[in-house]
Amino acid sequence: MVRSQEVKQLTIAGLAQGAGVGVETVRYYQRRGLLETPERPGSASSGGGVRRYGEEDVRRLRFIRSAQAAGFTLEQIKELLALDATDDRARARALARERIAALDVKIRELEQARASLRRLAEECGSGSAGPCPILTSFDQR
Amino acid sequence: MVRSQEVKQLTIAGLAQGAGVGVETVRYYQRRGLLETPERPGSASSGGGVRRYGEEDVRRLRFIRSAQAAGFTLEQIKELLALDATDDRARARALARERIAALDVKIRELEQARASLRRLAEECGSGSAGPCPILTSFDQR
DNA sequence: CTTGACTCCGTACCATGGTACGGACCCTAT
DNA sequence: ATAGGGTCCGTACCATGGTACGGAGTCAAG
Repeated sequence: MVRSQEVKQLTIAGLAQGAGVGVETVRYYQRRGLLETPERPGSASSGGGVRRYGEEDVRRLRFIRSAQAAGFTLEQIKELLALDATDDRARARALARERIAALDVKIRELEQARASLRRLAEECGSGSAGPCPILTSFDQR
Repeated sequence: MVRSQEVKQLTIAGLAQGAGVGVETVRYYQRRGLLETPERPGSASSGGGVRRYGEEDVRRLRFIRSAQAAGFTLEQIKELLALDATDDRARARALARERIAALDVKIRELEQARASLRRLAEECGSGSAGPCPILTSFDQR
C-alpha cells in the first residue's frame, strides 16, 4: 500500500497542538506504540536534528482521542491502528460491535443515574419540607 | 437526629456480599472514610471480637456503588454521605446539578461515538468493496 | 555566534480505585 | 481442645493514563 508522501514539517509541539494534547502525551503514546517516532534527520553521526511530523500524524492523534472518548483503552486503540494497516475487516467490525454493545449499556446506566439525580435535586429543593433523600436517591422505584 | 437502633449482625463478608463488592473493597472504603468502622465488641482488654455490620451499612455501600456509576469520585461520594447527615440541601442540589450537566455532556459524547462506530461497522462490512475507514471513522461529517 | 526556546530521552512521580499478602487473632463445629 | 475458616491490620503491589524533571543537544533570530 502506497502511503502518500506527505510533507512533514511539524515539530512535536505543533503536532500536539494540532490534536489538542500535550507534548508529554504524544511522547507517552509513542512509548506505548500508538504513534511512530519518526527518524531524526541528522545524517548518520551526531545525534541528529529534531523529529518532524505531518498531517497524517495529526489525524492519527485525533483518532486516538476520539477512540478514547468512545471508551476504547489505549491497548485496543493500538490494535485498531494496526488493523487500519492490515485491513482485517472482520476483526475491526468485531471490535466496533463489542464497543457499541458496551456503549449501549453504559448510556442506559448514565441515563438512569441522571434520572435519579434529577429526582434528588427536585425532592431536595431548597424550600421543600420532606426529607432530602441522598442515600436513597438511587433506589429503584 | 435519632438513628434507628438496628441490629448489626453481618460480618464484613456478609456486608460485602450484600452490596456485591469484595471484602477488600469494603476495607478500602473504610480507609478512605466513606464507611465507618464499627467498634469491636471485645470488652476493654483483649483485642476484642469481630466487627459487625447492619442493613444501614449495606445501604450505604450500595449508595456508593450507584454514585460511582453516576460518575462521582470517591471524594465526592464522601461529601455526599456527609451531607446526608448534615442536611445541607443547597450543597446537595449543587452537586447533583453539576453531575447532571456532566452526564448530559458525557451521554451525548457516547451517543456520537456509538453513531460513529455503527458507521464503521457498516462501511467496513465483510463483503463491501470500499475502504474500511478506521482512522477516519470519527471524523465529523 | 550567542542566547533563549524548544527538543530529546530516561526516569520518576502522580491520581484513582482498587487487589493481594501475611502473620496474628478469633470463633465455631466437631 | 483443636482444626479450619474468617477477621483484622499494615503494607505492598497493581492497572490505567498520564505529568514532571533535568541534563544535554539543537535550532533560529538577532
